[in-house]
Amino acid sequence: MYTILINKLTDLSKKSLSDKVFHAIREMIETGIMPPGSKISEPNLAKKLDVSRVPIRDAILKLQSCGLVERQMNVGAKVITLSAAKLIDIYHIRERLEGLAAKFTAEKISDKDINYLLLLLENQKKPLKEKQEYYQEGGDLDIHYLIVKSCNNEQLIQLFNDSLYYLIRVYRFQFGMRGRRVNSAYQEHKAIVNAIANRDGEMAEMLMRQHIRASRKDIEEQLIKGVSSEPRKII
Amino acid sequence: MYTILINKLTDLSKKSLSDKVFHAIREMIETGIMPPGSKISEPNLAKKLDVSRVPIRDAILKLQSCGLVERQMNVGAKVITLSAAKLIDIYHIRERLEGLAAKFTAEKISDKDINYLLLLLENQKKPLKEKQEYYQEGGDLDIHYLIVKSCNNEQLIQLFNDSLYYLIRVYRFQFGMRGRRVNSAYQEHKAIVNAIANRDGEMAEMLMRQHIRASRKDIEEQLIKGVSSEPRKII
DNA sequence: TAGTAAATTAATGTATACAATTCAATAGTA
DNA sequence: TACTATTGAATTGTATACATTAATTTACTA
Repeated sequence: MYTILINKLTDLSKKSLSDKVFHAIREMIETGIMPPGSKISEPNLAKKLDVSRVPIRDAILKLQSCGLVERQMNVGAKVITLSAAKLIDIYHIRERLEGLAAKFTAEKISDKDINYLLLLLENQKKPLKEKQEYYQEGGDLDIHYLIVKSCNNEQLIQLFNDSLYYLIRVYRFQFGMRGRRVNSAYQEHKAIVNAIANRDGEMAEMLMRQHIRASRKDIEEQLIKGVSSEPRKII
Repeated sequence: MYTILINKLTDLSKKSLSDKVFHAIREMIETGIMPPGSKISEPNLAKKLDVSRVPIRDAILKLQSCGLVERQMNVGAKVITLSAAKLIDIYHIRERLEGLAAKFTAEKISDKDINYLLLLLENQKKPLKEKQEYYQEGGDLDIHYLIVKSCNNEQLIQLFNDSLYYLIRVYRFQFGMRGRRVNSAYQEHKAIVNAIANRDGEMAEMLMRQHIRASRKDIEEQLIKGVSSEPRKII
């Protein structure tokens, strides 16, 4: 069994209502059903999801710690607003943290997990060539997520999962950045995975940082051109 | 008014019970009154603090997102256990994130905040010479905290505050690392602040990374010698 | 006596009810 | 008319009560 995937299996266990509500809201935010800035009313949601306010509150608290909602004392919670500036800020953070993750992964990854990463890349080659599409699916299909998850630094994994990953997904979905840099992104991923396969930590970190920096600069260029400086509308 | 300090003043506003309970527990964990691994019983605490279970639960959820407690479904929460490995992991993360913060701060800091940083250093000089003590007090007296807080990258500030800062404080207190490297740490802080004052982002990042790396290596050395590989006992 | 199973206890998860605060709308006054 | 003050509705913060799960203890059997 790929150690990379073990978590996925183990947390199929029963989840609390709070957890289910959390993921329900999270997905509504990610897909734009709950648009940025919109208020999250506890009694409202409680009625809609047919649960009491308690699990709703628990979920909102967790969403806050994930950076997806903002809360104000005695006022309530609302979905965060997205902005190009915040996105750029996040990319700077990602450059450092995922660079570190790539380094650790390269230094400590098992043979089996190397094979899994190579396999994932191979599987992504076909849709890329045929449809010029290179959208990273969520969870374990996302190569960035996989590299972080296998870095063996529990603190870093937790930090990424709890404070960045879902936020990144929201931007990815709402800013609709698929389609750009598909070929170069794939090549860069390939180079990173190769460095990891060679267990070259320094190189993996450097390549990951380059990769994320290139993405950021691409976005910054788009912003200057005035393209998609606002999140795209979801119907 | 120093923009660095504005937050401190603004959040003198009323806090919710949940918030007060959060800080009460946080401090008990930090000081060792609630030792690592100990269970946090909701009804127990509710009685001791004379509030209902609801604010206790809220606080525990926040403590979890701060990385100070671990929760298990239908079982409850307990204080995290500390380990040298985790501490080293955190230092790797800090090296990257605080390096980034130093860079941003250098690039964007105001003249007034530069003066405040210089003043802080000056004030720390006396106790250092007289008592050979260089313990960073909490909050705005901590130079690392200040540099992060003034970096102008809201995402980074939030990440640091919500997911790292309190955890760092726990280790700092419980591992009792004061006294070591006092002179070199002070000199390194001085160099970092100078780079910031010169608005040299690259240099500030490099120096901050060097500084944190040096701390980590010092700890690793101590660990090899078998010194303080376990958290010190608090009576 | 050792080991397993049932039952009891106590904790967490969830629901409901009340209190305090915010926001908006309305009324009153300059 | 414009501005302030007051009142009311609705939401969040907190408390209490119930349901469900986990852990421990006790009892029973091999």
